[in-house]
Amino acid sequence: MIAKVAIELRAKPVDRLYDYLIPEELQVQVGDCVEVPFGTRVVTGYILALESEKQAAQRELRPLLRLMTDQTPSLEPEMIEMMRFLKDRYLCTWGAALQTILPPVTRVKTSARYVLGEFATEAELGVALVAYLKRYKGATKKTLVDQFAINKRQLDTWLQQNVLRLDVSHRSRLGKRRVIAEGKQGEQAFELEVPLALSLAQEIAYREVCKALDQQVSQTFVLHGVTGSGKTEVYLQAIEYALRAGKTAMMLVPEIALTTQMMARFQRRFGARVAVLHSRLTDREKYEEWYRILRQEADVVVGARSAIFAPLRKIGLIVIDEEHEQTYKQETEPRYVVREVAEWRAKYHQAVVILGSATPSLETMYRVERGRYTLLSLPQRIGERALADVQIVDMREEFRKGHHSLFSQALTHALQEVLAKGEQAILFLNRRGYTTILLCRDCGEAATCPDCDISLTLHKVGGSSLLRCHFCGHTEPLREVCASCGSERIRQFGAGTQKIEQALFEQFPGIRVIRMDVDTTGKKGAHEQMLGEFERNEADVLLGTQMIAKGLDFARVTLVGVVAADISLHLPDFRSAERTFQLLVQVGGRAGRHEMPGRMIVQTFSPEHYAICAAKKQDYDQFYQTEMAVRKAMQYPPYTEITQFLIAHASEQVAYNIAYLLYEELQNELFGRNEVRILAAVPASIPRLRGVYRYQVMVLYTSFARVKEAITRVYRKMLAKAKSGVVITVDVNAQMLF
DNA sequence: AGCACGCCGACT
DNA sequence: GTCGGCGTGCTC
Repeated sequence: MIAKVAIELRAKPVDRLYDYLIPEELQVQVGDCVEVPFGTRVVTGYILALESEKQAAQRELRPLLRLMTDQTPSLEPEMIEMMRFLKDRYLCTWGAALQTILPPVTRVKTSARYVLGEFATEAELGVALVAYLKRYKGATKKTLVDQFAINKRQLDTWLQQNVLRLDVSHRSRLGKRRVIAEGKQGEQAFELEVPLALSLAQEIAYREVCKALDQQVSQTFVLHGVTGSGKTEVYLQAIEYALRAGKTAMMLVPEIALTTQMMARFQRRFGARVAVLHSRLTDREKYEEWYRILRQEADVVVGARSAIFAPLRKIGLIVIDEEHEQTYKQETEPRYVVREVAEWRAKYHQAVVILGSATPSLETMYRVERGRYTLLSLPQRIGERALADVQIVDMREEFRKGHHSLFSQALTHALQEVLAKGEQAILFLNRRGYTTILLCRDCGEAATCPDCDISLTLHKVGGSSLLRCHFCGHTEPLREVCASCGSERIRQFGAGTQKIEQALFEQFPGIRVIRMDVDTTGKKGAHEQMLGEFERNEADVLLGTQMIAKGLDFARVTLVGVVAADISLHLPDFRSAERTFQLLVQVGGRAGRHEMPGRMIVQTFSPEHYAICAAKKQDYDQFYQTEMAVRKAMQYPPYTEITQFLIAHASEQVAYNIAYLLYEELQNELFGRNEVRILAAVPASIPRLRGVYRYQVMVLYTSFARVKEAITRVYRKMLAKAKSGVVITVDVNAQMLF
């Protein structure tokens, strides 16, 4: 027999399965982790299939070296199938698929060290080197070459003479003894709470899901519920129903920050059988939780995107909350869409998927329309509380009246009222930093990043002003004069959260503000701490970016202010209207969730835009109809799907040439197919990033199945053709096009 | 990705 | 002549 092995390397040139002979004394099975020779190296991988020898390649095969099953778990059949799915759908490497479905700690670390050989002498090696090798139990090749100035020929000679010996060792990152750990929790006690009474709408939704769970046929529901309508309670009771039937369940939230409160709620309901998984856990935490699930000590998983790969068995229900969020798309390889992986797993387990949202993505609602998904609605807030009253402020009008403040009169008055009553407000601005554009009034040059083609953002750090690139992190001091003409007349545009914070202090003396953005929540736990302070009424205003838009629930918040709705509206992406509408509904949902009624004030320069108008009325259906007409006219998603190729190289000419070649190849492959559109090679939305030029080619199609082979062939061909230094990536079902 | 091989310029 | 630079090619 021979073993087909997926190697634990992500590199594209080695992305294939390798065949190895199985030594007779080894008892191997599909899924086992093995150590194999690989060129001059030794690496680890997983057996994905076993084949009889006669099917094997013509070439001479090398035998695999040993089994690693004492150090790392074997892959279950579903995991192997899931890797194939990831590879097939998102065109990722085996290595990337492998790393995605396994927690990082199970990866086996290989280290090669040069140690003293049988014939080592101080005369030959020198006193210093012998001392070093003794003290540090060998040295890496890099150390020998760099620090001891030993050339490669000398190294080879010493190896041949057995003056030095190459010692290759492999161990999983937590050490052998820890790996197959026993449950260590004292299983702390949880005070369990009982399910809440359901409203009629909740009851109907719950029963529909239960019926599907009973039928054990994979099915997808869309739970369309306005903010505050009690979607979570439906999830909880449906999960409880699945657990009672002996199944397991998964609850996904769009952001890591939201796992904390969701986890608390789940533990109050289900106790210690809940596990949490997300990418910001430490390796040790990930490992503990992952094994708890694998050992079936936990049968409910709460987590962010990556939790979709939790090693649950017998899955009954997968819930994706706020399913419209872009965070459910992984933006590095493998570029998966969580909803698609969830549906794949649901099909595998004959399980049910619930996609919950107040503003379902157009893709999702279109599937409802086509009969692929079943719609469940929660049209009212719990306790019949009213949705926030929305007021749109036309900022052009404000300017005309001579009000140049960042806060309109309406927002100013509303804030004063909140302060007077001792209530709380949330201010939303999707832009961090102080100001985003520095423009010279004399020559018109803007301050841009030397390595990326984007404007630098002004940040105030301590007492000083810094210019920072939000893509690569490049930082430089703020200069008093224009870099290109020397003029001192520099104008700042585009207020960010820092500037809003300052304006609040200036206009509302004594105001207590908590600012939450990437710059203030860097430290672990900062998030929870700030939200805790706001909850305890230690601040009047919570000011922040995207991260405060969703999930938060504060009883005293009666006012939500959107400082500039136009930012997201004018991003160069066809989904910008959809994102704006979603964001406004989401942010508005933060106000008046309890006894006190809420209101929202939206400042904009485009009050007549349909996304803003629909948000004012909180009318999903109106927005859906209008936007779908636009999408249909343009043949954009959900009527089509987009796959984006990105070609990057230090030379703009090379990047363009390769991109053009790729475009031509696609044209050849897809010639005459009228359900496919190929968009010409153009600079990517960030044309230069960290000094590298980027070009993109996009393909729009109605059925991936019908273009998959062509796209895969072209991608492979271009990877093979492209010289070193050219980076080609592919993003199937791309979500972020700017 | 690594790692080895191989073909040219800068030195003891 | 030797050393070492990194372009090219391969890994079952």
